[in-house]
Amino acid sequence: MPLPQTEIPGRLQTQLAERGIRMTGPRRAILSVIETASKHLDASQILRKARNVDASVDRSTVYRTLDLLKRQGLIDELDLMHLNGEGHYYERKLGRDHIHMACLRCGKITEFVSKTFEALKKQLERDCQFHIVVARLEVGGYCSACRH
Amino acid sequence: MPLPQTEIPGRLQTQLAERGIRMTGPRRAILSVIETASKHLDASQILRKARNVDASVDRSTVYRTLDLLKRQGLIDELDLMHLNGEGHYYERKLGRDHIHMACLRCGKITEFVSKTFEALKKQLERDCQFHIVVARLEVGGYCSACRH
DNA sequence: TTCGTAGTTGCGACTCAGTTGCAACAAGGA
DNA sequence: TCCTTGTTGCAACTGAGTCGCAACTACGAA
Ligand SMILES: [Mn+2]
Ligand SMILES: [Mn+2]
Ligand SMILES: [Zn+2]
Ligand SMILES: [Zn+2]
Repeated sequence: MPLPQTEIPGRLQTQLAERGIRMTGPRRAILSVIETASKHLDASQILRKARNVDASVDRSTVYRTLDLLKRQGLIDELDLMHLNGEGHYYERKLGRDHIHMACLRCGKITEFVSKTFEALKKQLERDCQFHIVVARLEVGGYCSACRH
Repeated sequence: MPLPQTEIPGRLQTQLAERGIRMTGPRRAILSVIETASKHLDASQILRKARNVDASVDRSTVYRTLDLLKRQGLIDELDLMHLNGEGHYYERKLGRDHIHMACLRCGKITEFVSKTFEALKKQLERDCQFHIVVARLEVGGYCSACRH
């Protein structure tokens, strides 16, 4: 259920370098925050943490870097059922996709990797002639501790 | 692929009445817009159309009614990959869930009903002890006309 | 039918997420 | 070292959604 978190820190920087994308101080700070995050972060949390590394980082730079990483397919954007405001959450995109379940009572986020989900994506690509770039399955409901 | 749109107009009103929820002019206007929509609408589109029925309808009433319908489980909220701004889209919730695919090039939205999706939800409920209230699978990629 | 109450409304002001134009700056190849 | 082009901070902006409030109204009780 928890993500396989066995990547070498600094990998995101490498992936951008391989694509000929410039590296800068603020960018490095933001990437390191995303890379070492232990949970899903929103833009303002990323800003706050990035400022601990490079105090000059601006809000707009965070959004511009998130856009870059989305375009490069290196991060995923999530709603997490908008349990807490209208913002979005971000996480490193690793090998296999996973499903997010958000408990509407306690707010707990559960992640789940499923073979059936992979099969479903294959079915979509085949039956709908659709080339999938990103697939987001987000579920709202009640976790085992909160179900009634 | 297209939604089964064979509901009697006025059904949403009936469903709210059954739950002892008050009916008003503005509310009726908004419900009729949602009920007769042929595509996914955002809040400002719903407002514009509702004003054709009842010119006094306010933006805040649209949001309050959308919240009501979400809480009652009568509509679903979608991102549609935020292809066009940061807003959300709404649609009537009918019997079976469906998947939304958004083409990142032409913007076309394709809907798809899948037995595998139903199986996946059952698997989640069983394996994660999670009681699902709402499940949203949104996919971004390239449709058959745009794939390269 | 009238009445009372609790739910609903429009309004306007507000918050918050995200964007943009711009001038200064700096990465990194030549 | 220089040049080009991409990146940055800043400040002002947009657009989505929220909220407090006073006026209003749906609808059940009397
Ligand atoms: Mn995750
Ligand atoms: Mn969203
Ligand atoms: Zn819970
Ligand atoms: Zn297309």
